[in-house]
Amino acid sequence: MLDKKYNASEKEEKWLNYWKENKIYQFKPDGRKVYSIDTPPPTVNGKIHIGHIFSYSQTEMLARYKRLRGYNIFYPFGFDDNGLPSERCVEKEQGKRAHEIGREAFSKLCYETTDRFEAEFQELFSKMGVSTDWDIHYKTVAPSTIKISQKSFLDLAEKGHVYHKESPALWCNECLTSIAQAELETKTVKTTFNYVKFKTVEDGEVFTIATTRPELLPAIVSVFVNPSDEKHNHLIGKTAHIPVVDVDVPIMGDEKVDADKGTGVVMCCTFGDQTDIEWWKKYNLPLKYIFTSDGRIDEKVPTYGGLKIKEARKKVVEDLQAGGYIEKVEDLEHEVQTHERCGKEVEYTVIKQWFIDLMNHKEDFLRIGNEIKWHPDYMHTRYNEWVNNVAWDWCISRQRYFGVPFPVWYCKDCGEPIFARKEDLPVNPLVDSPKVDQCPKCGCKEFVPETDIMDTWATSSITPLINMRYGEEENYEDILKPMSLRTNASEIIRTWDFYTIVKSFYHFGMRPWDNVMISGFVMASKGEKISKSKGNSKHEPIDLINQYSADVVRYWAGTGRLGTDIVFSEETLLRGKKLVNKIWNVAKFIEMHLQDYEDKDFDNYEYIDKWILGRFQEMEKQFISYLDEYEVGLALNILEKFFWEFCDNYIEIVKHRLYRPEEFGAEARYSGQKTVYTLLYKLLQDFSIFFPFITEEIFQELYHTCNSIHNTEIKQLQFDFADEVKYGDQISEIISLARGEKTNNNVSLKTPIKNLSLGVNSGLKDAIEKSIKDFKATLFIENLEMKEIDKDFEVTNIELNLEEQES
RNA sequence: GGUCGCUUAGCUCAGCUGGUAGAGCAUCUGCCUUACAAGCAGGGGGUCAUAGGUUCGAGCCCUAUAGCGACCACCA
Repeated sequence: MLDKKYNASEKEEKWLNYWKENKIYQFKPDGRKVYSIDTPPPTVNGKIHIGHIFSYSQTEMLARYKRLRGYNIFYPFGFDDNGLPSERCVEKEQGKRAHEIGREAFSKLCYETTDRFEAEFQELFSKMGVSTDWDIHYKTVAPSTIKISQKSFLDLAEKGHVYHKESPALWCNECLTSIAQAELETKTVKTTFNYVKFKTVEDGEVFTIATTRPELLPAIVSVFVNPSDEKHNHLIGKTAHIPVVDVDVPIMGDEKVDADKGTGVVMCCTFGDQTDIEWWKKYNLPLKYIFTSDGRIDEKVPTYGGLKIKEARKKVVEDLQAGGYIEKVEDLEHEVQTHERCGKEVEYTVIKQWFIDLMNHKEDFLRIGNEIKWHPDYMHTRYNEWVNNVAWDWCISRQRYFGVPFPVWYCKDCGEPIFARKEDLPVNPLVDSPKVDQCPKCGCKEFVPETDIMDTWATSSITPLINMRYGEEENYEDILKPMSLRTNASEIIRTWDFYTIVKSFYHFGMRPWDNVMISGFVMASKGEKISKSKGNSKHEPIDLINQYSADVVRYWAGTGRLGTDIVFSEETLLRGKKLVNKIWNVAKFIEMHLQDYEDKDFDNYEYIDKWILGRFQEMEKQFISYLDEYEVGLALNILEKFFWEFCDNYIEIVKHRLYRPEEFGAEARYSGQKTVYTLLYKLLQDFSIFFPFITEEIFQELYHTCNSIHNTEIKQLQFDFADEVKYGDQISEIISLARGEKTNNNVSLKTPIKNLSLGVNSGLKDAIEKSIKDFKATLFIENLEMKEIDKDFEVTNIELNLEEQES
């Protein structure tokens, strides 16, 4: 028998252990259709907050839905413990920078830290009832992953999509590494706009350039104006003299200059910004790179060499002031690009780095995007926007320690890269040697290892390959090409989704998945996103689970609409708590009336039973179509709505028949038993997507048709009860009106109705006659009169028996 | 500045292919009804952001405006 009260924490622990011991969520290929899910591996550099819980729960609910539809679910979990996020986490904990700790010791610390977090994460996600198969989980720093990641690199190199080139790249002076366009974050900072006076060499004409970066004066290689700018175009072809640093550069014309911005005259440095790089390439300008990798001015620069960038900025302005070259200084608030991992302003640099070609295949990436179904579909537009706006090839080199090494050495003499052989992977070039005797190009026998590691995204973009064990002897390549579903929040469409598509296209020429499901964010309050860096998550998931149970927290997570942000709401949790409680109570009630029940074929249902069966059938149809559209929240919404109606309306009618067979007849009682038996089972199945724990408890106690409710299959009812649904709804409305009459008289619902006179249409009259016993019992009707009318119905007279109530 | 989304009851949100506004919470009034008082029954509360347009009919479609949010761009 079910307990009087449901003890969530005790039961949830019990079923977690049961699922684990019995491998309920294990993936084994068995000929059934596979539904595979590519889940975002969380970066293991801090605490899981309710934002994670929100978006992971929605995916997990979909996995449960597909499992109930008979799919064989491939649902692995991953941890992204690779690269810079982990490094920064360790640096923060240790209070030291990586280079101070040393490469090897630092890597060890990284492994320890990520192991610790992983264990924590796994426990929390398990507690939430996430139905992944932990046996196929992966981590991005495991040797097996490194192997696949390196294999991916070599394959792309073979196919000619990878190149090694000295090239301008975004550089972070804080992290001492190059970074990708996608890792930038825009920040508003206060700075000054300095109006600097320049002179032409030819005729001494004075013109002004406004700059926020005067420290770049020594790096100026030319000055640009717009050819159609009548105020300045006469300068084109002349030579500009740069004050303070005392250098002459040409003045040139280019359409990209905005005549209305600043003074309409621009200095071009190598490299202040992206336009500088474009001009540098376009006009073949000389390279005057003046920054060191750690954010100082190069020693070779006279006067300012050795200064930090910001010190130099100050000094240059002082010198300009002293020389009378400053026309004016304005305060300015503008946006700068910063590195999202550390928040420091980024610079450009020129070093030899590995790149993956993006610019030559944008059309292909757009085409692949069209082959994928995006949920909600407007997220597809965001993807397209991003692809169209990509301006750079993808730099995957990182001058860091903790991550996947490039399987590459270089010839000591000619610099020719020597790639590892695929069969030797994984390799660490710092430890291993290349399996060649000499450089194929120059014959030199000495090699230097590549010390860079790969960008985190270079590895996380191959989660489908990791899942399918790409290139391994035992693999799932044929069942995971493509995978069924990728899920993530909208912020990483431009990184994770995009790069995964890039890699999948280069490796296999096809889409990585059939569907992408994008969840929204959790907002701390209206207009404020919860994030780890802001630390504004007031509620720890574990506390919420302890307080409300995992089922209830899942309810909150399940109410959100796809792609839409939700605000954390304690009220929603409370609502979920009530719902779970109600499920328990109604199950108890039903159990009570099934003590003598035996399930057998039966089709002589009472009218009201047909009504509720028909109603359920309609609801479930809609429920399924929502889930087929990945709208978990909408599905839950209509299921919940039906459930309360089932309890408040149907159960209130059928209970009389269940309690009193002597009055209603044994068969009528059986009809009710069969109905509640059937519907509770189906309700439990549908609810199990959201509440895996309590539904399992009830299923095991009452049904136990197999080892777990999560291994049952949803089979839709096939009744033809359209009339019963129509007139049953009308009966339900009449009951509601009569109850209202009692309430308005401040009497109990048990109060008998001495006389009820109804006007009803002929169909409804027929329906009430067929369900007359239920109808009268529910409302405690002593005398009923019905008259046929043209309208659906009206209550013409209702007379309560108020004396009866006193006895 | 660009792209996308949002704007519906005091609060949090739902509203499918256009057909007389919905839920929960809060509030008010009753009811201890052989599962549930963490319950049940009922009431009050909305010119669906604004302005136009299409239509017999618009919360829903179109256009414009405003506010909010996300992402991107601008960095001289």
